[in-house]
Amino acid sequence: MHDDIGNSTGHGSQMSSRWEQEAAGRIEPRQSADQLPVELTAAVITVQADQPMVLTRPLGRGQLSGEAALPSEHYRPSEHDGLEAAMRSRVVAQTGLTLGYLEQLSTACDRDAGTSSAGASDCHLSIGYLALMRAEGAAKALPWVSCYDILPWEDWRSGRPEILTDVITPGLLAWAEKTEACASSAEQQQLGRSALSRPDRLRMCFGLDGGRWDDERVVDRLDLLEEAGLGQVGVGHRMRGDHRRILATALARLRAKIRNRPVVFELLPPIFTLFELQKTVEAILGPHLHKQNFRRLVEGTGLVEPTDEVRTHTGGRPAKLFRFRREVMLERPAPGVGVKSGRAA
Amino acid sequence: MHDDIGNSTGHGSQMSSRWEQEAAGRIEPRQSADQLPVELTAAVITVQADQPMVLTRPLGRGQLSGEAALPSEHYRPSEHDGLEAAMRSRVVAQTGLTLGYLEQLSTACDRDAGTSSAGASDCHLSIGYLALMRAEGAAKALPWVSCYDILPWEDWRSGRPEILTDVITPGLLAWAEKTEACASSAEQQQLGRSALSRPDRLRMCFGLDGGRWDDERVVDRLDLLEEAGLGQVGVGHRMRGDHRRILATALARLRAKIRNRPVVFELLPPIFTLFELQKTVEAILGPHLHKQNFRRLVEGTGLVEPTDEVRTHTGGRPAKLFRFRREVMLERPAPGVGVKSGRAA
DNA sequence: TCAAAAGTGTTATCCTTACACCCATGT
DNA sequence: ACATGGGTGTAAGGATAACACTTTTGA
Repeated sequence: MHDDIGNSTGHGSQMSSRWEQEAAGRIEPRQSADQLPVELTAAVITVQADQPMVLTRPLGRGQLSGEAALPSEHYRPSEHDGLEAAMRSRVVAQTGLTLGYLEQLSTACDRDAGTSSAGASDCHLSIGYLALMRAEGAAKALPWVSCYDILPWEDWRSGRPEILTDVITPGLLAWAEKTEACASSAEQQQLGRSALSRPDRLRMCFGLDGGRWDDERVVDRLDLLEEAGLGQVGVGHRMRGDHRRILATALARLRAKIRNRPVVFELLPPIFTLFELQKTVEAILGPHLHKQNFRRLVEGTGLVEPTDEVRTHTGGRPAKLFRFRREVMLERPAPGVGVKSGRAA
Repeated sequence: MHDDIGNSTGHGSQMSSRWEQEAAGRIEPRQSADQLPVELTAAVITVQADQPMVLTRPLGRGQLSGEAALPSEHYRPSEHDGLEAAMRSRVVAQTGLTLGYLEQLSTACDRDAGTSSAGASDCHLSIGYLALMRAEGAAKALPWVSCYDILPWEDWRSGRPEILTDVITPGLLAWAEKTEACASSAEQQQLGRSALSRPDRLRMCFGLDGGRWDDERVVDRLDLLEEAGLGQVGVGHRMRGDHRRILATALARLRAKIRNRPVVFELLPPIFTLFELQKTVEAILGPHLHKQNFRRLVEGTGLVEPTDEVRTHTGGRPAKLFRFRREVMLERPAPGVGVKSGRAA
């Protein structure tokens, strides 16, 4: 149908490139030097005692104890039946527990800043995953670390984090004054527009100067901090390679997802009180919907249904226990905790 | 900090696995047979004459003309500076035009159902991309194909597509009656719940039996059709490998994205009428917001601003021309065409 | 003159937000 | 008694959806 369009117009010069010759079956794709090792890395997240926790890799005896890492492994197609299956079996191997939700994040080509295992290749493919696990199953003995130890400026549950006011904001302002424009963040390239000025980027990412703090810009903020040389301020755990960025991506995706898919319930026991549900949502998102409106919202949308049971020792009046109402997924297009984003910064 | 947790508890048996030994630096990761060729595939989308079009690969002279393909290429780290750069230069090579928006979709490990180029390896990594391009620049001579030629049941602009009523629904109903349960869709595994019954899956994906048609479940629908053996009904173009699924993923992502990021403007000329904007949105989403409310919505949110210019020959009264108001991105957390999803099926 | 699209205005309804207030339990 | 969380009600405000109607062009 389109057989002869390729070389019929003025684009002929650009189009007689290698791939077109491949398409025409004239050359075999070179594969020898063009194969890459693939590394799967997971941010396994749970909520324990109202804290969002991420599973780290237990440090080997020969390693520096200052640098944490997410569980990761080389993907071997011969051993595994697909990427997801490999990821699952890998987490099972570490925790002895099964995984609920598993979602792929993004893939990057990492030039090896190889600390250990300085192999032959200088480049590998890194695929990040977000995984969710219930606290009940998540053995306490595993090396869980609070997500907000690694990304402390993301925790707004007790109001604006001090580290933002005390360290980050001044640092960023100083950086913004140094040079204007010429930036190159991911979103800028994506939207193909002229570069944003540094102050504008601060406004967009950190809500400075009257802007709003957007929950979901976790990655943008991390990137901007790294660019400004503030990557390591107030961070309890250094992380290996791009693992910190994978965690940021995971948190961003989780925050987005919790709003329109019922993924919170992957973090909760099958039976819970509405307050527990709220605390779990807040652990992920921050203190948005502080009021009892949360209850109406969540009951009104048919996301949960009451059980006959009651929990005592709540600190107050006994609470009705609820369960996730699976049927919503058949009823509504985007069933999730419909909480708005964007708060004053 | 966590140095000795790994082998301190009851999980010791599971945890003395290969990866832990790697972590401890005892074994080098094997790389020889565990490297994979990487293929980048893009769904380059534009809107021409109110039709969403996807760029295909011009067919080589030696190839079957019945099977279309998306532009794709082997990634060679030695030649390219990162995945995105490779993707961009690849599209530039075919079209001679630059690309606006580029976003990574998902990565899969494809067992080679190798039609051509039966190489040595039996498995490769496939990374999909969504790219957007303005119609003005998109040379007409290139082999654009309507997205709805490939996924015809997704086009609801003239009401419920006939193919749904005539072919797909009866086919699916017959399939649903054959066997119950035992399904294994992606979302099911993700949410870790018991399998949905076939009728429930039909209800969720295709809005049968009183359910709603969810715009964004493009991939679920394609998967379900394939599973039901209806993958090829009414399809104008067969596509190679997983390219059809990549297009479905791209359309799903674009539909989601258009609602909360100003990506529509990547498909429009810098200056446009509100009607053109609406037609473009409808080309992607379907006929949701049919009324003049669309104007209020889009003006009210500050997404566009009027220019002094006017377009005549619109078929009616001359229309004011608008431009995208870049500043919204600094003002609002999720600036996009805030159109609700979910219509009666 | 008519069709087609641009543009203005109004109203009903729903959803969110905020506030106020009572209930039941453990300490 | 009182602090803490559970639970109910209602009223104000904004956003959306639906409708009706006028204006301006090209054919």
